[in-house]
Amino acid sequence: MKEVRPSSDSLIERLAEFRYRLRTFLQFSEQAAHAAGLQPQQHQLLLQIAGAPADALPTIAYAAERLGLRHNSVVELANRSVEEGLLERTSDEADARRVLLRVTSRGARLLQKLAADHRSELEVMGPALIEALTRIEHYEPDHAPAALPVMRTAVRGAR
Amino acid sequence: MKEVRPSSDSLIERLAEFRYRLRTFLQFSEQAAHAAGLQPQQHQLLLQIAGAPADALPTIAYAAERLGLRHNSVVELANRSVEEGLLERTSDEADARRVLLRVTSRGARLLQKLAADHRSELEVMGPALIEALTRIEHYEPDHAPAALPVMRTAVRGAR
DNA sequence: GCTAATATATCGTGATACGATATATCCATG
DNA sequence: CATGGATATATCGTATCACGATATATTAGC
Repeated sequence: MKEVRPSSDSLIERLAEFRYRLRTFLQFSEQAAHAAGLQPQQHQLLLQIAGAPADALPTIAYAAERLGLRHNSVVELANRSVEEGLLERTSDEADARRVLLRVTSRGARLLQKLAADHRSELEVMGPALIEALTRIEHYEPDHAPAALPVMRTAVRGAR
Repeated sequence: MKEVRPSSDSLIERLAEFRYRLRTFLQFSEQAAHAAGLQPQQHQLLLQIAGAPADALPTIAYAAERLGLRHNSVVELANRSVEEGLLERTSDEADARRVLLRVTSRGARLLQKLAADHRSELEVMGPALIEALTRIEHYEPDHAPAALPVMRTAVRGAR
């Protein structure tokens, strides 16, 4: 009579596995960016600018928030991207402090290709990612080696 | 008669949203590491060492593969971590070239706390992450803004 | 109009991952 | 059981890039 014993790996093991999967994806992404002739950060900047929802202004500050960077870092990143013809600066007419970023057609072409590649890659790795994540959420602090009567009730330690 | 039109945002928008969610999680993680007195990379190193499955040797090379870093980067990362009493080096008796890494009890304590924090955080952000990911997988290239003759055939550029 | 707040830009610095290279150990083959 | 090649880790100099601190420009509040 086999107990449920939801597999004997620890929470830390599961977290490690999840991070490994994440990193694998991120590395795919960086490599794809490089293959397209972009720095990974440039790719991300283009993505967030081109992928900004209609109700958001594609400003430096917006990109910074989306990329988790400080404003000045985005300024520099945008500089490099403009120099390489991936991005354009326009000043906002409504508020001249703002700089609106726009992806050039060259940038858009590269981005489009990268998007397709990412989509198909995520179709492949997505499930494993989700499973790793789900296994974290399903973790129950069970793991006393073998003998302990499985006397568990609820999800201790959930928030 | 409403068409299925699986919501009108573009693939790029969805990818942008997914990356934003990912980054949000990663930033939570970095911040949590810092709050525990660790560099995020150290946290990741400890996690992969402590979270190595039983059948894997926790060597420099193993950590490098799991972290997506080069060997030498891990050597340096391990150095710093050893200096701070988070990690120990042991040489493998079976193969003296190898260095086995072990998390100290101090490291383990910090890691344990971080693991709990990550778990509860993932319980919160996990669903949104999964949804963003699923929306990428569900994307159907529908989005010709009305007029353009959609003359696309296959998933050009897929792997 | 003047002060505070917001948005972007500039500049110097530091951390860290990397390539190239070196050293140590193991292994295969004769 | 010596030797060449492969594997594992270590060292060192370098470059990138995000950052803090600071500056400048524009807008907003009163």
